[in-house]
Amino acid sequence: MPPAAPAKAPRKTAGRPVNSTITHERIVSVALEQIDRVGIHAFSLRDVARSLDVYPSTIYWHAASKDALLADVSSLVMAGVVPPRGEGDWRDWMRKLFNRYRKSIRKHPNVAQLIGAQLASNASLSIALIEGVIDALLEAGATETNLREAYNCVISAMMGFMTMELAPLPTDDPEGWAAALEARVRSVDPLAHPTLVRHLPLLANKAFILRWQNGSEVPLNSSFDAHVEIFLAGLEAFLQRPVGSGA
Amino acid sequence: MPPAAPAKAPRKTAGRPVNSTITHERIVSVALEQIDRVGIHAFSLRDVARSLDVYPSTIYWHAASKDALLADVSSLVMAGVVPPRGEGDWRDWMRKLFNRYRKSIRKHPNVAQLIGAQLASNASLSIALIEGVIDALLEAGATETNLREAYNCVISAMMGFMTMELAPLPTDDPEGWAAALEARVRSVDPLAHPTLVRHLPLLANKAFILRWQNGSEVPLNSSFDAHVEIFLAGLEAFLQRPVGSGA
DNA sequence: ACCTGAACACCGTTCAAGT
DNA sequence: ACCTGAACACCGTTCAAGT
Repeated sequence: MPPAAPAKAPRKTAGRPVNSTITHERIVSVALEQIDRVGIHAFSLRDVARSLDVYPSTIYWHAASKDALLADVSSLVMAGVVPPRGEGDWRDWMRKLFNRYRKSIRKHPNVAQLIGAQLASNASLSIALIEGVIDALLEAGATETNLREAYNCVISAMMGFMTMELAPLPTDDPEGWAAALEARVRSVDPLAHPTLVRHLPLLANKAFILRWQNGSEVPLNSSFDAHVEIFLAGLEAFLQRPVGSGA
Repeated sequence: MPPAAPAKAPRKTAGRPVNSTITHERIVSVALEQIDRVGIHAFSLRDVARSLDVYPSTIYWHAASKDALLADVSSLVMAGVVPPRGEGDWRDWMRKLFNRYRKSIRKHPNVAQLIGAQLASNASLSIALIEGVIDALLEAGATETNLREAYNCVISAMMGFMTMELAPLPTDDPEGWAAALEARVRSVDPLAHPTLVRHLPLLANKAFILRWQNGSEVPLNSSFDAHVEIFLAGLEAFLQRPVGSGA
């Protein structure tokens, strides 16, 4: 039987539910809570079942598989990120899109890799996103010869940075690993790598590969802002460029 | 006992190895082969042990944990991606870096997410990468007020796109899922989403969210090239921009 | 030093059986 | 229709014991 069930146990025999609300939405919601707490790696269906005080097999009545459930979790987190067409030009709309994506994902940092791995392959509710990006790109002057490339770059720019910013650190022995990396970083030979050592104070724990805390503890706000501006400036140059290579 | 062991079984009693070559490197190499075949999701230490015809616990003499082993696998794949300082300006060096990273990772597509999730937090052999990027940025005119931001953008641009391009599709029922997505994509209402439908032929199976095969089957070459050019143009604009916001 | 062999505490998923 | 209860085929990791 499912362990724990500390006090209340309203019903423990098979049959249709009396007043239980084991809906699909509740399962997704509990799954998201678990992921927020323990991360994607340690997340398990059996924990979800325990939280709901049901058997693991119950989950399978409401969800097809673990992967399907995770897809629904990422859809839930993505809900509402796509800005309305509203006023403002395509630059404003894209800036808004990027910032809203960041805000949504920062509420559930552990879902970042899920989205990177699943939105890339899952259409769920994101038709609004696709159409919004296409419209913005057409407004920016995209043509048949560069629309696909520009579209792919927008999607990857939106998600790529944050996937990395929120990439999980080694879970086993967290502060031991942090101390080891910090020591190793601080003991780099100044003669062999002078520029690295000189700029270490600027980068330590605030730059990829050189950090021992991830983006949910040490956000990379200014870098994300730079990322957005770099992308928008580069995109405009790309779309205004003379014809030539397109395939 | 470990199953299979079809024909040869040179030694099956405990003790020091007679002539076995169960080195750390061989374990990492076999692990990479497994990942290439079955993907990160289905990869297991026990399979590696089976391939080497040893008990799972043997792995733990040569590696600290599964995560540590995976870190070594990604280091192996990353070996040799950092270009030498050589001739050419910082733009050439960075273009080379991006393209060599792409070439290396395309040989082992399933490792892409590993790198995205681990290089972001693991220093392994990548001091050459860090120093190379810093040097290139200084040559490009980066200063104390924007070096960190530019550095983070370079690293995320290098890995972000390919992490998405090679993101795994649902593994269970692959062609069933592909058919379902394709059908759903082709049945979008033209009245509700006119621009999407109009540009569908251009995007179908060649654009994020709208594809049913991932980057190892349908590469996004021209989009990656666009991504690199967009980033380089945007980066130059960012570095040449007047002082102002930097924190 | 390096491996066997067994055990521990988990997984996702399936399926008959209940009500 | 919706859940129990048990089972199947796995995992990563630990640890005593062998040589």
